[in-house]
Amino acid sequence: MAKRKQAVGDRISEAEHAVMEALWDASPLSAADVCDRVCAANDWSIPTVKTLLSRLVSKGAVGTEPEGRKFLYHPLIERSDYVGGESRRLVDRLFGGRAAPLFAHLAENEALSDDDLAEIEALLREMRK
Amino acid sequence: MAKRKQAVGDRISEAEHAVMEALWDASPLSAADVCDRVCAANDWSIPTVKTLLSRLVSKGAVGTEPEGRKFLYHPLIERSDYVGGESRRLVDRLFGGRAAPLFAHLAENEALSDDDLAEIEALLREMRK
DNA sequence: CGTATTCGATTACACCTGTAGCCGTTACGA
DNA sequence: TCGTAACGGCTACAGGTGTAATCGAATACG
Repeated sequence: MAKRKQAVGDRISEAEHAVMEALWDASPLSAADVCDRVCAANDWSIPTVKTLLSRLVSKGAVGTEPEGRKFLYHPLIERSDYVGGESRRLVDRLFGGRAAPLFAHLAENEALSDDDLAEIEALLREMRK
Repeated sequence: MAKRKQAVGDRISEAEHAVMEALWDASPLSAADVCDRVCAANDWSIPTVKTLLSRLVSKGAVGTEPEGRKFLYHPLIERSDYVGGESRRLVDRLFGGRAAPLFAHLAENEALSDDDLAEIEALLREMRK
């Protein structure tokens, strides 16, 4: 059985996503740890991070464990699930669910590096088999 | 710190995007025309569409021309610009700006049809030249 | 033992978004 | 000509989001 996915309507916002990234990168972390990792980049203060963490907890995206008297936070959803969901949403909304036009767009705008191209070719060859 | 004035470059929300799609599909259109094209699908009423159109106008994404007593609305931004911008935002946010991981994700989740694969291969061949 | 500190929890608040109602003007049909 | 339907413009309002201050309990330090 697949693990519980996010409920519809409990979308993770962009600011919350930055916090998730920190937790995916390393977990469990305390609120202060998370702040160390994201506050500077986003110009946030600690209360902001705490709010975002609370919201993520109430959305079921992050879980807590007590460590002494504080909490440690850890992700409850997989990054790949989130990323996959967001990607599919974009492809559905902008490209009628087809990935090829997205690819074409990235290609047209030179958003594809040589490395990207090589990697994609490798993936294609892989899938071919 | 004062709030910034709305200018070209404000983000288009999801609901607004649906309206933009109608205008990209055919323009100029009256508010009623737009409603004909999007109200049923989104379960909106005409006032909703009018609000969305106004917001798009104030965001500089849609322009108006008087047609008799009404207005006709037409897009001021190109669909490809919007789509490209959104795509790049996603790739930046989720994949560190690299398209290959996005591609890998779509591939892993079987979000790529055979047609997609064939098309992407063709594009790659094209770019190789 | 009492006080400063440290957390999480609660509260705040303005802006954005989705969704829609009401109002004043006006063109058109009776 | 007069009422009325149609339109655009303004208003509304709840829920989400970004951003943060404050409160109260637990703790560590002196």
